[in-house]
Amino acid sequence: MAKLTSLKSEKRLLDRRAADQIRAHILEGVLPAGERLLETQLSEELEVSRGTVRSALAQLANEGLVQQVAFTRWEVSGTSTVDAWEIYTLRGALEGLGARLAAANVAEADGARLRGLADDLLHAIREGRFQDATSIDFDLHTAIIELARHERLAEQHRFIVQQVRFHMVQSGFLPKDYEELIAEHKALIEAVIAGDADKAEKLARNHNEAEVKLLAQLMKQGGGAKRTRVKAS
Amino acid sequence: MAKLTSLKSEKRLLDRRAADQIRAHILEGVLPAGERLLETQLSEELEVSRGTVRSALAQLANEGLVQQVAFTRWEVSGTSTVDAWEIYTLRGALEGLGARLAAANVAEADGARLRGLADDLLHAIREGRFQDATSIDFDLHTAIIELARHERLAEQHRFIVQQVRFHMVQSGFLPKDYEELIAEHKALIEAVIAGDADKAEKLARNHNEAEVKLLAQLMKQGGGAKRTRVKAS
DNA sequence: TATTTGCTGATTGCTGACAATCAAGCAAAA
DNA sequence: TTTTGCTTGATTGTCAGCAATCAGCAAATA
Repeated sequence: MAKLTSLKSEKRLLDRRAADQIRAHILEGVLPAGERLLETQLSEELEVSRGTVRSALAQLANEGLVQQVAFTRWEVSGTSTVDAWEIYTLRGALEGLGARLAAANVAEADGARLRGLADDLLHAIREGRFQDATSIDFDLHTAIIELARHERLAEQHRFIVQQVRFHMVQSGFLPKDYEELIAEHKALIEAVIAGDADKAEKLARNHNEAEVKLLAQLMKQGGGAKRTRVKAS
Repeated sequence: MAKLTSLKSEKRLLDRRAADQIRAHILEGVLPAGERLLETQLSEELEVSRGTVRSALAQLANEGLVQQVAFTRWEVSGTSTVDAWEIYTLRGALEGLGARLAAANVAEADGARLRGLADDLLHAIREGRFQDATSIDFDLHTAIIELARHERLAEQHRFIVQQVRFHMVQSGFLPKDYEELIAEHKALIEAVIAGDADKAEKLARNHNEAEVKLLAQLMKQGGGAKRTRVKAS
């Protein structure tokens, strides 16, 4: 039997697809922080009912991209310095665990794949395709997480990576030292491939350390709690 | 003016309150794993419309307590050995980070509070009130997480603690060595109070290590992937 | 002028009804 | 005996409309 592609992707529920569209707009920066979202307007643009839009917005609220003021309004969330610090520290903990487990699971083929991605990253940077580089960077980290074979960790990681993207879009944040970035990735990958769990974990955690320290300093200075996300319950 | 208590608590949206009720039933074990949930039945029992129930179920699906088979059914999730392993490893990583940050933030009053909780735990165990002991155990860990002053970490932690409870209810899992438990808590608390971040992190992570190792062994033996949670997207 | 009060338009919260989809059972064909 | 196609009853997915609530403004009051 020829290999058929599942139709489930077509059949995704309407509210999920609505959420996808709105999410894409937010992560591309089309909808800036604080932008108000009207249920009726969205339902007209997406050609679905208000209830469906509502369900989509609830999902995005769970992802932290949107916040709800009961009976009053929906708006695109903003990320303060404090938020960024939270995101990067959490990322360190999650990727630390991921790298540790990945090192215990790694097989031949995995190593090739990781090294391939690192190569892609190198070329993208050398050729000045920084957009691509960022994307490959995320792919690389996600590939390591996949090796951990830990569904919940993978889900949390998707979540936190999305938050990182969100923050980068809003703040215009970009890595400052690409050479350092390459070297750190290289070291991390080799530690994973070598099966050195302790080293892999340590490298994964240190990977964000520079940003975390910078952000911690900014927090002390500016108190930067401008737009904190409120809990939606 | 006399001090009035906010009405906001009363004003929680209906779907949230519906979710609370269903969640409570699940976490008390009234609804066992695999139990089918009918939207119409729930809407009659809770005296709200089906749409509201739907929204509540969607929230619970996000929390992993319930899973959805599109166009077909909702059911209470089950937790396999693999799930338990995931939960405890994630918990270790999160509480490790929490303990580290808590040690950096701790103040006088906090130390007293922590020691008080540890005392309560001790008494509960000595007096055989194991139900209470479990509850205090969670409170203690949560108190440490709060000291980290990290909103996202706190939210993830709430989430993972709920998963732990969920798993305990379904598997009848209980701590085996209460003396050890007390000693570990004592050491962790004192490390936090002393501001020793490295030690606090290490102790927090080791706190689950026995369970993790046991579960990892069970995984190898039984392959126990009976009822894994499927991704709801 | 400053403050309070009541009104109004706009927006979200919730509901009941209709449409789409599915699992299960049965009968006919192979 | 197995497969296929159909029917049916039940259940979920989506929609449009009514109810509850809010922010803002204008009138009233001091």
